[in-house]
Amino acid sequence: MPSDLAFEASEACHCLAFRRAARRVTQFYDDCMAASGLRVTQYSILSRLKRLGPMTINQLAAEMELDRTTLGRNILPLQRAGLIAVGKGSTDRRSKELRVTEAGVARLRAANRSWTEAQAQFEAVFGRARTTELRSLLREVTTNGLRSAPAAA
Amino acid sequence: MPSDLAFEASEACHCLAFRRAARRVTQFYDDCMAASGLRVTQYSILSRLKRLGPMTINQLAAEMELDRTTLGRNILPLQRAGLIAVGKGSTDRRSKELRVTEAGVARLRAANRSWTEAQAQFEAVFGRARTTELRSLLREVTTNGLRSAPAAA
DNA sequence: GTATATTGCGCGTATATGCACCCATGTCAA
DNA sequence: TTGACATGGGTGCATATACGCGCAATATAC
Repeated sequence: MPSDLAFEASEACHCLAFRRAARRVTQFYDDCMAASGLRVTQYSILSRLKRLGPMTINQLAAEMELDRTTLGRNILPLQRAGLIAVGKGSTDRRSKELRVTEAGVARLRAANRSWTEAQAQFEAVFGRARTTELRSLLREVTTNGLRSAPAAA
Repeated sequence: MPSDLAFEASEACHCLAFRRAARRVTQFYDDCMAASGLRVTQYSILSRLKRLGPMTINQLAAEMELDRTTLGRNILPLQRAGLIAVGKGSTDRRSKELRVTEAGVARLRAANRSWTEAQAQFEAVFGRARTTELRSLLREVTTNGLRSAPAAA
């Protein structure tokens, strides 16, 4: 069918579909959270660090399934803003211990409201059932293999 | 249920789920396409420009649902590599016409093989049915409103 | 036909992302 | 002990992403 061909030609790439969706959703969440002074990415870092307690960059990066160096750079704005404190590791002198400051906790409390609203609005627009289904699929994508082919012919 | 609470606490954010999935899938595609010398993002630009024919930055950006300035910067590596040529617009002297060069076409031909393989592998791992379902949901996410709240209380 | 509004793009800034490489520290074996 | 290796982290580089600002060219109003 020609319509399928048109789809093939212009929208086939699954990766692009993911990236486009991520862009859109990120913009939506960031818009909703703008007043709180935290982007959704920063909120996620702060939130998780608060929940899991002080830990090193490597640990947090693994936890978030993020590249170590990416996280290292993402914490800089938070550190500058005084929301995260970086101290020396207790046992290993190389490591740095990340900790949410009191200001960080306060900011998190404020941002939490915006985030909850964004999250709720997303579910309202998208529907509870579909959201659940979507999350299930997204989870599988990040869980399932997807190893790159070993230089096939 | 406690397990749901744990999920709530650590993985609730839909936006994060999107971003994580996009990261993973991008890495997979980029790995698969590394030999071709094109990232999946660049491939998408080149591919679409080739298919739609020469056009301005604004047009292509709208087509790709990408910010104008983002696309403007994304084409720089392609331009440096001689895969895209930037000429003056015929009617409007402000506009710039983007065009895929012969080298670009050649590169695209090579990259197409890697991309097809990555795409096929994704579908193999994820399953045809689930892939279709996933794409349907992703499409809705980018299509459906998701307007940011007008500064609610 | 000029004043005004619109539009096409670039640039500065800031963040997000990840690879390759480097240094300092820690560990463990010979 | 010392030398090989492992590990925590930073830096340089390159790209991806988008907002605000400004400039030049076009279109529109009067």
